[in-house]
Amino acid sequence: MPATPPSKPAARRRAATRPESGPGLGDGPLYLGLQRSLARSLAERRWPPGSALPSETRLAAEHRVSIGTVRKAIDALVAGGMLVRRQGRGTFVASHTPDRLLFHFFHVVARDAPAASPRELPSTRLLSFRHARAGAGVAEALAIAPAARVLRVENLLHLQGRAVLFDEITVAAARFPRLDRARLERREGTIYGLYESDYGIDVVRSTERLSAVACPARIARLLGLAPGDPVLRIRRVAYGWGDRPVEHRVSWVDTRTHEYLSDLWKRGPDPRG
Amino acid sequence: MPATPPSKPAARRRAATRPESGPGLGDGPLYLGLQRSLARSLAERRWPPGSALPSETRLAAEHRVSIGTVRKAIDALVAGGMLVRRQGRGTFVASHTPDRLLFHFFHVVARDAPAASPRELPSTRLLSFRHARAGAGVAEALAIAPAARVLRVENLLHLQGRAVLFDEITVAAARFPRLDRARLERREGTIYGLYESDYGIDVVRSTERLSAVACPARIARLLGLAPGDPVLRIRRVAYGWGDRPVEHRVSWVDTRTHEYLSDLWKRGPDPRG
DNA sequence: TTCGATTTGTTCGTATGTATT
DNA sequence: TAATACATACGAACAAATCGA
Repeated sequence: MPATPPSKPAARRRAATRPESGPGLGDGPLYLGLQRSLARSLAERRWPPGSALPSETRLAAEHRVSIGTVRKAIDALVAGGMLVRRQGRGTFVASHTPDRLLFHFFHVVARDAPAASPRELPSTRLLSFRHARAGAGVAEALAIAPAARVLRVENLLHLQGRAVLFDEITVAAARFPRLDRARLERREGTIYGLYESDYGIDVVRSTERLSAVACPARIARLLGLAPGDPVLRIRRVAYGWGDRPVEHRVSWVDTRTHEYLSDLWKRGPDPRG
Repeated sequence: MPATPPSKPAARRRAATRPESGPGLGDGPLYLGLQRSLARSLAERRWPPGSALPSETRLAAEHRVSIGTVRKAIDALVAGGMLVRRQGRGTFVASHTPDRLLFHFFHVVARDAPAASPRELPSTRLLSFRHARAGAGVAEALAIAPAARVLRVENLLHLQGRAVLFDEITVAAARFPRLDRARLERREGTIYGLYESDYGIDVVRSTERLSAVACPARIARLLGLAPGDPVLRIRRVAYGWGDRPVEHRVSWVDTRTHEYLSDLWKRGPDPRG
C-alpha cells in the first residue's frame, strides 16, 4: 500500500495558499483574511463584549475554511487581548473588566512587589470634569483639530489607601456625547468599561511614554509631595479598533512607594525551560 | 459514501493528548513537553546562537511527534524571542545582535518619536570597572549572597550625540571569570553579545521597574543636569535560561530629550482589523 | 448522579505553496 | 533545476471542560 491515495481528491475551492481571494476575506493568507474579517465584525459590534462567538465549527462552515484556519485566526485575536477562549464553553469577546485593566493597561505596582504577585486595583476619586479645547499636543495624539472640543477629567487614584497617582484624561467630546460628571461618578468598573458599555468604544491597545519631571505644585499637594519633587509622568494614548486613538492621558506617579513595572512577557505558557 | 473511513486506523503511539508521558518529554501536552525539551537543549548550547536547528521534519521524526506539534512548540520559543524562523532557510537560535537589543531590551527613544520609527542604537563609553561586594539589594536580585563578589561597570550612553543615560551594571563575579575592563572596551556588539560569546550566558528576558528620583550629583554632571533634577531611574534584572538572574542594572535617564517607550504590542501580524 | 451534547484543546497526517540554496 | 525548509491549508479523531437534561 504505497501511502494512502488522495482520498479527498478534489472539490476543494483552493489547494493551499490561494493567489486569488475567496468570497470576501481579502488577499494574503486565508487565516489573515479571516482574522481581519473577525476584527471588523468585532469593531462593528456584531458580537457585543462578553458574548460568545459562533463555535469554531460554525465559523469554519460559514467562511468555507477548515477549522484549523479558524483557530489560527482566533489565536491572533486572543493573543491581542480582543478575544478570550474557554474550553468547553466557547470563545468570548473580551470585555473591559477590572482584571483586563490590571493585566493590560495598568502598570503601577507597590515597590519591590514580585512581578508575578497579584496586583491591586486602584480606587478612583474624580476631582474635576471640564469642557475644553484640545490644544496642539492632545490634538495630534487624538487625530483631531486643535480647536476641537474635548472633555477633560482629573482623577486621583489611591493604592493601599494612599494617593499615588494623578490622572488627566482627555477625550474628543464628539465621540462621547452627553458624558457628564454624574455618569462618570456612578460608573461601576473601569473607565474603559464605561467607554465600552455607553459608547461602544473599545480600547484595544495603548502606548505609554515615561519621563521624570518636577512635580507641579497642585499635583504635589494632592500626592503629598513638595513642589518640584521628582515624579514619574506617563503619557498614554489608548487606541480602539483600526488604531483609532480614543483617549489621551497623562499620569503623574509618586514613585516613593510605588513604581512602574514593565514585564513585557507573560503571555501563554512560559517559553523558558 | 459516509465520509472517508479512517484510512489510517491505528498504529499510532497515542491517540490524542496522552495521559502518560512519551519517551522523555515530561507530562502535560506533547507540544509543551517538546517546548521544554527544546528550551533545555538551547540552555545547554546544543545548538549555539546563530546556528540552525534541525528541520521541523527531522525534529518531528526524532521526537516521534507530528510536524504540527513541532511547529506549535517552536512557535512559543519564537514568540519568546529565543528562536527566529526564516522561510526557505530554517529555524535559528536567536543571537544577541544590536537589532535584538533594540527590539527587546532597550526602550529609550527620542521624545515624541513615532512608536514604529527606527530606533537608534546608543554608543557606549565605559567609565569604570570595579570589583565589589553585592550588598543586600543586588544580592536578592541576583540570588547570591550579600557578601558575594561582583563586577560593577559604569557606562555613559549617548544618543544623537548627547549623553542621555548612565548605566550601573552588576554581575556575579563567579559567573564571569577573567572579565576585565580591556575585554569590555574592545568588545563588538552589545554587552549581552559578550555574555553570550565569551561565557555562553544568554539573556532571554528582563523586567524593568521605573521610578523618578532626584539626580545624584555625580550623574548630574555626566548628563548635564543640575543635582537634584528629576531623572528617570530604571532598575532592570536580566534573566537567562530557567529564569536564572544574570545581571542587575540601574539606569538613570535624562528625560528632557528622550523618554521610555512602552509599546507592549507589535509581535506577529497586527490583530487589529 | 449520570449521561449526552457542545465546544475548545491536542495530535496526527497529508498536500501544496513559497522562499532559499 | 532540484532539493530543502518553512508557511499555509485541509480534515479527522480523540481528550477535556462545561452545561443541562
